Amino acid sequence: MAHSGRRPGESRTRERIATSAQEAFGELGFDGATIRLIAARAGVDPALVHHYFGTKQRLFLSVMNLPFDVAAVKAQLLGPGLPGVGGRLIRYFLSVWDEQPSVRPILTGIVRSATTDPDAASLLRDFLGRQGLFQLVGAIAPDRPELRAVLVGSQLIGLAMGRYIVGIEPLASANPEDLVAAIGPPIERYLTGDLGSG
Amino acid sequence: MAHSGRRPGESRTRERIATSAQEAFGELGFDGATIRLIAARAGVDPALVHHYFGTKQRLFLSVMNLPFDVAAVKAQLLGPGLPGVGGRLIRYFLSVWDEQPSVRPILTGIVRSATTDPDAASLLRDFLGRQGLFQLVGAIAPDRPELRAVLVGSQLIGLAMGRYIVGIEPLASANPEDLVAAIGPPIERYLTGDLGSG
DNA sequence: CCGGGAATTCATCACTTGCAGAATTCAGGG
DNA sequence: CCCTGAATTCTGCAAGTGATGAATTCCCGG
Repeated sequence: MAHSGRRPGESRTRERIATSAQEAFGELGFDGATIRLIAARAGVDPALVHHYFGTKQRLFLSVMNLPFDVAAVKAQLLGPGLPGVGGRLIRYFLSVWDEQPSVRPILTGIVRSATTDPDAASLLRDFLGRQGLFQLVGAIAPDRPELRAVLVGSQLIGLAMGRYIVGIEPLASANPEDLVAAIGPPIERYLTGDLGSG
Repeated sequence: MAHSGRRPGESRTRERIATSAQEAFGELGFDGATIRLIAARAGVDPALVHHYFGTKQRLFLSVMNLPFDVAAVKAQLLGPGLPGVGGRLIRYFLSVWDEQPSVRPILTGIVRSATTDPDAASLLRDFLGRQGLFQLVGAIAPDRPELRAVLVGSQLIGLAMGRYIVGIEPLASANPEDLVAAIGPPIERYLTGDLGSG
């Protein structure tokens, strides 16, 4: 049989598997994305996926990590001062989803899988907790930063679910700046306002 | 073989399958809940599930409908007048999740499946759209009711995801009244406030 | 030029899944 | 008392799942 064995020339196979896995996890979630489908989209034998990444769980974790620079985001959001930080946070959040085609499958993959898979749920918790949002909020609000972080996080998750995952109109096709104007102030209240009374 | 054939006496088999399916869909989502597992928990042969409900999709749709009386909820929330309606909505929402053990698996089932299954996503859209939340909001806000409904819906979905599905602390174990105080005012702004500027 | 290690494919295993059909047993009406 | 129809179980199929192991082919350092 002439088709087996190593291929001549350089091969970006590992990376092609990685991006194929990102896209498949993003569209279908952890359970829906099969290793055979990932391999087929990468134009590769399924056994190669195991060869490079081991188990399916390890493939998911290897491929679903967000390249976020918390310090840079913090500077960008807090640079102009505290007022308006809610709107800037929403604008930044929307810009990541709308304009960064490389991170979007990662985000959708995590959210799509988090409702079912414990590992993905842990990733999502980390993103909103110590590793992510909490660092932002901690720099802004000294009073009850954990609660403020999860309040902001809940609104962000709901926005992502409605606009990008489930596709609820008119949220899915709303103008970004309209959303900034509508959701920014509540976010700012979560960040800097009084949480005790209306 | 002596174990086949009809059983004597009355049999609530269909209902036991239904509640078993609700619980399984609620814990595991549409894909995770297998027909064999649903049948096993109901103490019943898997073929009976097909006998009563046909395909798995039909079982899901038969069992995942919310018994919500929109008019009653509307009266309860708007009875005391418009002010404070945001807090009352959150309080009602939390009470359904926290205190109604029969509807909770339905809610978690819909949310857990909506990220992956188109039918479940459609159920969720209906719940926030014409069939559900929109009717509430339409009675309150004549100005841009669709946008207001999905804004409220996004915050409710995020709250459910964080508190009940993914389990993000301190949201998951927060005092309900603290959440009413924190999230009520933003909800009320979505319902009655000015959406154009901060 | 040759030999070890990496890349690639094939074949397959052990399971699980949704679903269908035949066979068996009970209930209730004529 | 029979007979139609409903309830229940068994068996099994066809497809798909993650994962493994052997075999083949190429690259590259000695």
